[in-house]
Amino acid sequence: MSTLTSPKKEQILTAATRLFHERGYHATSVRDIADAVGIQGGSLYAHFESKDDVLWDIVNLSADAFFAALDPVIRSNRDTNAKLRDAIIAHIGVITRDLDAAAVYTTEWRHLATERRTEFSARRDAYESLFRDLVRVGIREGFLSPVDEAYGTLFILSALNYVYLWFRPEGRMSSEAVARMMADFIFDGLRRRTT
Amino acid sequence: MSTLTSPKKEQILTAATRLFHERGYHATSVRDIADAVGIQGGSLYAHFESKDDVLWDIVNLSADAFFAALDPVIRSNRDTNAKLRDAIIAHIGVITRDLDAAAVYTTEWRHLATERRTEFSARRDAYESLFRDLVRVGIREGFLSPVDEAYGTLFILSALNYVYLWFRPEGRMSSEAVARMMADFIFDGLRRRTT
DNA sequence: CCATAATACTAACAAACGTTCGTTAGGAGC
DNA sequence: GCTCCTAACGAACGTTTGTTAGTATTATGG
Repeated sequence: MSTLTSPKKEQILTAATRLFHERGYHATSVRDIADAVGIQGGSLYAHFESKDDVLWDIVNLSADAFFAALDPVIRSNRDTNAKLRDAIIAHIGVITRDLDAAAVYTTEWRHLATERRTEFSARRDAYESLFRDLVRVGIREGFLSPVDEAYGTLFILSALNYVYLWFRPEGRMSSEAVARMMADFIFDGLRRRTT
Repeated sequence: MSTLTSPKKEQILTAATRLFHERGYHATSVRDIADAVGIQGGSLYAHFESKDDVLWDIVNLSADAFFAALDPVIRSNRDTNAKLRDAIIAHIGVITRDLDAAAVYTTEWRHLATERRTEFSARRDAYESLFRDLVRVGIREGFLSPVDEAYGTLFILSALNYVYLWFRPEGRMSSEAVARMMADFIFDGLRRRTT
């Protein structure tokens, strides 16, 4: 086994990701997904044990991408200021690289079966707390205002997470430009400063 | 007819709003809603013509609340600086007053029937453009940085709209305190300033 | 006190749902 | 040439879905 997923399985995941984003999990039938890859509804069960498994794979692959992007940033030797900015850039990068996956990761995970929803929720919390650690250290080092670290982190992630709603790869702004803009908004706010 | 909605109709809307928030529109059946108010599934159709009508009423009542809260702010004679801050406070107020409704307004409107989804989308755009007008004038008057007004507005509304995810009425922060905090985040950012 | 709505019930509908079934076609490996 | 495996098929399963019909019950107003 040289690949983690067979080509057909990946096709199914890609199609399901798009459909779950467009219509939502419960408004997408197994037959819809199968149609999109040119097979019958029942044939999907040669690759997945259940519809829930498809969603589970999608959101976890997406979570993997977020962790993988953040990890080198946290391990780096840069100062907290730069780390937090890099973390924002990395996070936006994951979102813009696959908008469908980001949307499903952000909104559709709630429709996982109960046990998995709990488990996934913990993964999201773990990711959030990596960001919160950066905020905490940033405050302690005096780089950030002494805000409530939890609410400050939620503010950052709220602003970032919903970039998938309006970002368009063919638009006039690159992923990097968006990331820089968001970082500036978050660190400096919208108020004009008379320097 | 002295009231816009009969008491039972309001009970149904309240229950449906909570269930649509908790489980999502498609994961909530008509029988679920009926159970929550103590009637049979079919009896719901004495009050609504369809399930879609229930969602339609919920999101439009919520939209009404957002417009009603923003209107006096825009009509006031205060300067743009104060207006934008008041708009943020008003917006947060609507969200915290009914978290379920805010959640359905923000996420479940996508499951409206096609025609209504388009119509509702226009209402959301209209609301957003009222905010954008404030941002534009704020920039022109020199109160705000010369950012892209569209992205600046999306930044504000992203940060505000998802307060429903973590705000708890019984928590340690009041709606007003949250609104002040968010306004400070948005205007001044998280970076520490050495005054 | 009766006419007339409004509201509720029960039962049923057709359609769609996720899933399972037995079967089959086509390679791969011995 | 035979077996095994995978992936697909088409049909069916039992359940749930939104909705409707016919009927009963409850309130209301003249």
